[in-house]
Amino acid sequence: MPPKKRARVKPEQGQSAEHQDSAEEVTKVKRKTSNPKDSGKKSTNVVAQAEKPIFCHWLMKSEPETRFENGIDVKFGIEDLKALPNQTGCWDGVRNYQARNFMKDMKVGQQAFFYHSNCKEPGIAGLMKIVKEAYVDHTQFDKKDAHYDASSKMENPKWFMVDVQFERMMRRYIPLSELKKLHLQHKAKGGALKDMALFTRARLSVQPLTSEEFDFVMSLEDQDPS
DNA sequence: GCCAACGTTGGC
DNA sequence: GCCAACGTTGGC
Repeated sequence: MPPKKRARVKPEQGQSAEHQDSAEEVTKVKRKTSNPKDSGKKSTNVVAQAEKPIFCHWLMKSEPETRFENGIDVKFGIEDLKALPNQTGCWDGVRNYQARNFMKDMKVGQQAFFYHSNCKEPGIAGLMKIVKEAYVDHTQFDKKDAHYDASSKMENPKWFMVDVQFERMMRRYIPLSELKKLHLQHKAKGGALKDMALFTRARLSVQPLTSEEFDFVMSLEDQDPS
């Protein structure tokens, strides 16, 4: 029952467009108040509404090699997605609020990298696209599921998932080691990958990419590994 | 609301 | 298998 980890995907669940707009515990808008000792009067305090950046590209991690969690194999690599009917599955099992919130931001048609984690050679394996926006992740209520969450109630579900469809393999596998090298170079001298979430938010299983990051990674496909 | 203890992620 | 980084929990 520990809140958990990374995603596992299963064949698409029913089509009921669950629109549960959950009470949001996490996202709060940041307001900046002016000097607290300004006794009361100027409520000049305007709001530096740090607008939430709109992301259009994503990276989603899953494990392509067998590993048991609560007695259940959580293996799910890109080949497993490809093998599903319509090459489509739901990205269930995400049990982290930030990752969940990013999934809630996803829109139909957006692209995501399928990232292989916790395996021999971690890296980006292919591309998929979002085919259904966030809806309730039913596995949170399933005691037999690896990601069962006893603390989540049907009336107010905590966890959500999206449906993704396999698009294509990368023309070559882009290993983490190569991305990391580039990230370090870019950090030192500037470049598209200097703030890439894969390194700055290492443990986040669903993460956004800026267009620059996405395009840069895509450009690596046709280059020789550096 | 702070923060120490604990648990997980995931590369190595 | 180790363990650093960091998110979550729970006592106060």
